[in-house]
Formats: sequence, structure tokens, C-alpha cells
Amino acid sequence: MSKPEGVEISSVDGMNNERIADAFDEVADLLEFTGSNPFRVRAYRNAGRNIRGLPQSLRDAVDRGEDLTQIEGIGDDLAGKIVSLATSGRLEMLEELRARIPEGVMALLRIPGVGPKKAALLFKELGIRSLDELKTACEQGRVRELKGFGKKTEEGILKGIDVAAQANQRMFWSEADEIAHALRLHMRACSPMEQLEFAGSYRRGKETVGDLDMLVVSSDIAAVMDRFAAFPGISTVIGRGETKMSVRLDSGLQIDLRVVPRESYGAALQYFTGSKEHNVIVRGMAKQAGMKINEYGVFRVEGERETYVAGASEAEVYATLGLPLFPPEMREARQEFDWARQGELPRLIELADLRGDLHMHTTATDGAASIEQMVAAARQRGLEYIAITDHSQRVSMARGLDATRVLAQWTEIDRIRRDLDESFVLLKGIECDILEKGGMDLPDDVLAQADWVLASVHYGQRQSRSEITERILGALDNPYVTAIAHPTGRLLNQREPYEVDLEAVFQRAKERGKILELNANPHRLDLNDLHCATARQLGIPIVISTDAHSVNGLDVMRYGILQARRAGLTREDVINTRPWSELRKFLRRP
DNA sequence: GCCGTTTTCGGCCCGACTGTTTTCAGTCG
Repeated sequence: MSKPEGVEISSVDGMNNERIADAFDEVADLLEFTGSNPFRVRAYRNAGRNIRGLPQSLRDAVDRGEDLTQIEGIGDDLAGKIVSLATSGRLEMLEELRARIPEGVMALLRIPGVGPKKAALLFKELGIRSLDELKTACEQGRVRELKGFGKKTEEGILKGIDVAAQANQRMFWSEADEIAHALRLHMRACSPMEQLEFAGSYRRGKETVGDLDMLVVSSDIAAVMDRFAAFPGISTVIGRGETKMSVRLDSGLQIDLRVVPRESYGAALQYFTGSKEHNVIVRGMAKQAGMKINEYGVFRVEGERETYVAGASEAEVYATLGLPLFPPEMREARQEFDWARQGELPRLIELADLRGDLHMHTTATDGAASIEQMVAAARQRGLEYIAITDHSQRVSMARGLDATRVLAQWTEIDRIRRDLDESFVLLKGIECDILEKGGMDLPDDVLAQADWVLASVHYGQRQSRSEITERILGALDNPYVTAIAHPTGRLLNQREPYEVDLEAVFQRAKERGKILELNANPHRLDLNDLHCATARQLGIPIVISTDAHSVNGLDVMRYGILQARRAGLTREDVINTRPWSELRKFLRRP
């Protein structure tokens, strides 16, 4: 259970914005469980979200004695809590909450149909502290005796415990995309259907998707629901009402269907695309303007009377508030409303803007295709240049290249270049490891001969914060390194990021004029959207790369583009939208 | 707990569905 150091959130050294935001999120979860005022809970969540989006370090701001209440969503109270976290690494309130609520109890909230109220009752009345204990209580029929519970609730909980056990695993966007595609085809057999679109976090392009939301316009609701119920892989129908139906697939993925009238389609699409936080602001604005927005439309409110104003398209819903049609990826209540106010909505990057791919492997190390095959595949995809960046020798499992082999590969690249016409550029690159004790895996005089040098960490990922940060800062100091690949090392649902101090990395990258990678592999997506947004605010260029290990690996670029769009990146922020001739001048090589 | 061209208190987005209730609370998105 709670370790002796459990009360200490982190060493002061490790208190960056991310950890402060984590502390506030945890407070919000725990407060919600205690049945605290929901708006108070929201205040902590808002603060956490805003802190994650800040480009500057809160720790530095505290050191300089800056007024933290200038930050959106931070008042006197939370400012004090930030100071406490930044200077001592502790938050008394959080420690008290943790002491009051056992860790396992929070897992109860992951059961579908169990929220803070029911979970609190289970804990208080039956002393349940974990999913296992709850399972036993259900089997003994003790849960149905509680006030507000019954036989059906007990059965539902028993079923839901398995869901909860795996519920922290959100599906990769790329997997959700495949299911959405299959479902769209399946629904096509339904004749009276006018429109079908997927909303929710899937439409916003989030890196992982918790469930799918499907929106349909049709005059025959029953036919749509019947067809939906026949989708292969459905394990249970969770509910079916007059306009709404929910199912769960064998894989655990929940899919919600809403059928709406034509005049409400845009309002419903806007509503179900979210995010929740974005919609809270939109609805607040409507209210101030004497209107009301729900999933059926925009209504002018005059006393008791409500008149439909708009709702058929998303654009007209936003237009009633003088707002632009925000791309779905932007709807996270971060900066989009400020941008709209200033009339400066960034024109988000698109896949077609990319001209090159600067991270890929070949059969020389752990790739599946030859250099020529990668060149042909890249040209087929409309690219103008690529860099071959195989592993360096330290990555022995991938048969990483030593100095002799990499120089031989570059000689071969010279040979292949001679056969290429001028419309395509093949670059000599390397993904050079940053060694555990610091320093690069290949000598400078070798790196100096490359067109493009990626530096990355593959070993010693569990080093302390200061060790791993120093390694990466050292790589940024190397004059031949052009970019840091997958800078945090995280693998979604699988591996936490390194303990690296990204604020320090951003600072050094800016000073040295280096580039940071957004790795487009759907399991990596590293840097994440918030990191990329911060890089943009600091003026650090981003390179979006596939890290392809095969010809088909080049196709993951679109996942990277979605992530970049969520970060608000434009083509100007991304270095490989430029032609190589221009990019080359940008690189500061000695 | 935050916030203010309805300002320092009283708001804070809105509706569908379910289960356990007899008119509604809890959960979800």
C-alpha cells in the first residue's frame, strides 16, 4: 500500500509543471470522491490543464517571485499551493486526502455505472477498498442491500469489474480508426441514413481513444439501431433508448450511437466532438449572449420562449457566437478562444505540407527494406527527400552501425544519388545513440560527414532525472547533432517517459538552434501535443518523422500530423515542410 | 476554487438514460 515516502510527492528538484499539474489532478480525483463541490473539483482540473500548457517553468516563476494569479484559472489559493509544491515538493491537502482514502478505492470509479457517490457508499458502508473486495461483496449479495443499490446494480457492477481491471488501457487512435472505418462500411447497408460521422476524442485526433461516438441523421431510428446491433464483435448492448444506444465490443471498446434530426446535425456534432472543457466555454458564451446551446441546436432565450436559431452545421453553430469553425483537433480549451478573439487562428499543418521524412531504417540494421526500396516508396508517396538514419553501434540488438559500416553506407548512398534525378534528394543520416555515461556513440569526425544527425536514448532509460537530462543536454551541445529523436522515450500504454527535465531540454535546444522530433509512430507520438505546443511558443522547430522500419512504416505520418494539429502547429513550425535546399541552410553546421 | 461590460457574491453547460424510485439521484458524455 502506501510506502513510507508515499506522502512526499517528489523531490523539489523534480517539481516541474507536469508534476504540479499531476498533483492538482490527483486532488481533483480525490475531492470528487469525497463528494466535494463539483465546481471546486473543476477548478483543480482546470488549473492542472492550464499549467500543462504553460511555456514557462512555474518553478522559475516562483523563484523570481512572479504573480501566479496572472495565470488563467489560478487564484490566491492555488497560487499558494503552487508555491508549496515548487519549494517543498509537498502539498499538505493532498497528503491529508491520500491518508483518508485508500489507493484501491479510486479504482472503483473505473467501473461503468459507478461514480463518486456509489464508490463512497461502498467504501463507507461495506469498507470496500479494492476491486477484489467489491467482487466478493457482490457475490455474497451484500451490495444489493445498500440504499440506492439493487439486484441489477449489483449484477452490473460484477460485470463491470473486469472492464475496470483493463479500463486504464485506452485504444490507440490508429486502432480506433480501423474500427470506425469498419463500422462506417457496416452501417452503409442502412438505407434511410442521411449522415454518419464519428465525434468524440477520435474526431479530435487524440493519441488514444476511450470510446467511439457515432452520430447519425435518419428518419428511421429503429432501423439504424437494429443495424448497429448487428455489428460483428458486440458483446453487450449497454442501453437502448429513443435516440441513444450504447454497446460494448468484445475488445472492451464502448461505442455510443446518437440519432438526431437533420436540423440538429451540426449542433450534435459540435456537442459530441467536445472536448467537454471546450463546450463548457462555448455554452457559457451562449448564455451570456442570451442564447442556449444543446445537442439540438442554438436557441434564443426570451423568458420562457426558446426559438431555434441554428444547428444544421457546425459552422453556423459557432457563427452565432461570432466564432470561427475550429478544427476538431483544436477544441481542448487551451488557446483556441484567445486565437479566435485576436482573429489569429493558426492554419494547421496538413499531410500534404510535408516534403520529406528524416528518420527511417533499412536492412543495414533493423529495417525490412533496402535503401533503394525506401527511396522508391518515399517517391511514390510524393516526398522530395529522405534521410536514411540507421542505428549506431550501441544498439547491438539491431546490429547498429560502427564508424566503418556507416561510412560504407554513406558511400553507397553517394552511388545511389548519382542515379537519382534532381527532383529527389537522398540524405546521409544516422540515429546516433547518446551513451549511458554521456557523449555520442560515434566520433565527431564521422558525424561531421553526415547531412542529418539524430541523437537518441535507447539504453539507461531508467536513470535519474539529472543523469538522463545531462545526457540529452550534452547531445544538444554537440555541434553535429541536428535533432533529438523521440525525446521522452514514452510508449503509449506501455512505457513511461524518461525522467528527463524537458524544460531544460527546451531551453538548451533553443539556445543551440536544435530541432526536436515528433515521432509519428502511433505507439510513440513523442513529443506529445502539449510538448509540441510549448516548443511552438518557444520558437523551437519540430521535425515530424515516421521512424519507418519498412516501406509501409512510411504511412504512419498521418498520425504525427494529427498530433501536430492538436498542438496547433502550422507548416511554418515544422521543419520538414521546407524543401531540402532551404532546410539545409537553416541547419547550423560548423 | 475561480471569476467579474449582469463585479466581491452567486453563479459556474446541458440532456439522455438507468435503476430504484413513486418524483428523482446518479452516472455519463
